Amino acid sequence: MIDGRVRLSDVATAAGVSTATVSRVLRRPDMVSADVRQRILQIIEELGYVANPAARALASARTNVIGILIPSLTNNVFADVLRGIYAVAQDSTYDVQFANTRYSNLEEENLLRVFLNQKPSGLIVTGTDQSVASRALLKQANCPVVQIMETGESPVDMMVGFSHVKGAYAATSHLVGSGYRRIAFLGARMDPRTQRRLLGYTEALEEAGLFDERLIVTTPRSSTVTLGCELLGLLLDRDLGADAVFCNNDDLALGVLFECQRRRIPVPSEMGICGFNDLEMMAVANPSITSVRTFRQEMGEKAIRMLIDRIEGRQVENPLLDLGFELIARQSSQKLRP
Amino acid sequence: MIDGRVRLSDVATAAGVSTATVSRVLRRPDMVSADVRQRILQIIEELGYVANPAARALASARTNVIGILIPSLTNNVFADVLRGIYAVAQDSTYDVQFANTRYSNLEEENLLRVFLNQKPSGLIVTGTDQSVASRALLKQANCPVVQIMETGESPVDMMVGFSHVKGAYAATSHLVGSGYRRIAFLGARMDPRTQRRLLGYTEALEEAGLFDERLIVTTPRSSTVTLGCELLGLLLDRDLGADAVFCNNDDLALGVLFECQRRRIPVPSEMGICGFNDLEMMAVANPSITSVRTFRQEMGEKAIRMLIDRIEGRQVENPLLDLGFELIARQSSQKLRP
DNA sequence: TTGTAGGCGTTATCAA
DNA sequence: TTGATAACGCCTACAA
Repeated sequence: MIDGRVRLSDVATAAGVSTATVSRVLRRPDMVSADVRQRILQIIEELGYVANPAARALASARTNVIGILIPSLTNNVFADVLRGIYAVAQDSTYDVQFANTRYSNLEEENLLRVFLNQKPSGLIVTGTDQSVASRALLKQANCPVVQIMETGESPVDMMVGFSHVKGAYAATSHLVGSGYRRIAFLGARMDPRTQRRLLGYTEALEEAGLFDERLIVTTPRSSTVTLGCELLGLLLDRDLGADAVFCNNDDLALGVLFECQRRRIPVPSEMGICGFNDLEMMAVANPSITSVRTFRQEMGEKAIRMLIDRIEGRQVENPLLDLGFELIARQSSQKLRP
Repeated sequence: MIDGRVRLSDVATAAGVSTATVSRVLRRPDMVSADVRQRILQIIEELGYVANPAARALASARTNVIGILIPSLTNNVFADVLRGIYAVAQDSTYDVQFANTRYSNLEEENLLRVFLNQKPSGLIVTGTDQSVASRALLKQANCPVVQIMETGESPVDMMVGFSHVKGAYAATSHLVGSGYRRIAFLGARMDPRTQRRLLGYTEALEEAGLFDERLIVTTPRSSTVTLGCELLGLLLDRDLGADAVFCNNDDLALGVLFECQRRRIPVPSEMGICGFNDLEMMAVANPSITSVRTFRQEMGEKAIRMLIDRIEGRQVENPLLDLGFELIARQSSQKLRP
């Protein structure tokens, strides 16, 4: 024991066994007789022994780290996913470690190299639009990988998400079905998933013969409630007779609602609103706001569960999981009296 | 070189020098002659050598990890702090690693042990209410420590935050000054900082001779917009003639606004509202919502800057930093016509 | 300025 | 079931 740090060998000495036995108690308890195991566990407790992860990693040539690559920390959506991941990880033996790609494929690639160098037990990455090099790195990584947030063809390994195209299509179709005719699209930070939502919107309106590209208002800025107000302003300035907006996400939708109130535009009669993700506040806004519910926390939970199952050699029932979505129709899209 | 992994010794061999020299090039470049250094760097590049962090940590008995302990991942407030931390860390040589104490002193203690075992370069912990054992661990830790979120006496080491008591006092006094007389307190998840806000509220009202403890509505549940609606309902059920609410945070405040609208209670004339933190959406709500602005991202930035300065042996100008707050008066608290 | 060599704490292979 | 004893890859006195 050096400067308060208890080592494996200290435990061994105290227990009168070899370090190998103590190590086994920790890693393959079944290989140690019950009484010895008992005694050692007790001593570990008493001494407050905690394994040195560096030594462990060096000796075993692997870590119990599960690396997570997400594009943003501040986005509500990823916060929820992380919550799901953490909820599961906290009761496991794995350490979750995450890094922020800031929506950059290049940063993702670099971070991937850093992670891979630690020989992680598993990896979770966001989306399906990795760079060619990143995909190659992921394929080579001799650990399981889960791509989250989307569904799609040619997965690197496993996948859990939903179709943004279909979600947006459903939302837009709902607005059409509610009687709106001049349906705009408001989009912030046009990442791949936002692009796909725009695609779903476009498909739905073209099918309905209502598409007008001038009704699309986007910005590279990241989405906020304030931005929702501004984008609605831009849309109205175009004077195209918009009577509904499908928003990229709920922050924008809330901003649109506030701005409509400020401009005394009645919602939903003169302006329909639909968001995306169904954040908690959508249900209690006044009027309540229609949105496409997504299962973000569940996505995180599933992703890490799949990973752990695979790491531990269990069969993963469905390695390409589509969690779907659910359109939650509320007051903000009821043009016609119910 | 084993299975594609390039080791330090491979670089040394290729360069015709000892491993010590290569190691020096990486850690103390100034100790190596320019030409040798040049050559080694080139070879490192060619071979794609990346140091094994586990081996490095084991040999040097320290890591470049900065550990962060926060009580919640989902809370907006901490998300902002993390953003600040990340913004600085990303351009440094330090790896940020964080863990979630879930508002439990016991979990904090355990996580602290885990972190300390990795011999981190520095530590950031939340608040000033650590358990006795945790404080002892932090004192012993031979790395710098920053406590964030609050100011207070008897810091473990460094500190950056603000006074929740004063913030709440200012908010409540503002409501008093605006002409409200029956000012309620709505509080969710009564963590230490929330408790202190309640204290500030109480002080302000007692000074004004307006304190009535029946106007305090709290819940252990964590705060959401929906909860704001519910708590207002509970308050109104008590039928105490409340004419304003000071909310624990902005989520609650927004919920209160929505609920007032739903019940056709005019804000601010019949009901004043003040939140805490000044989230972005407060400014664009309709009516806009008064709040106490706090400097969350800045807090994260300062905290990690202080840490890095100390780690690298630089002088920290002000190790006990009070970032203050700012009362942002908006429409929701203007009882009297301006 | 460079090299030698011991050690960091754990795991894992072989024997016993 | 348990124990010796090499690795694991890098760092860092100490020496040259």
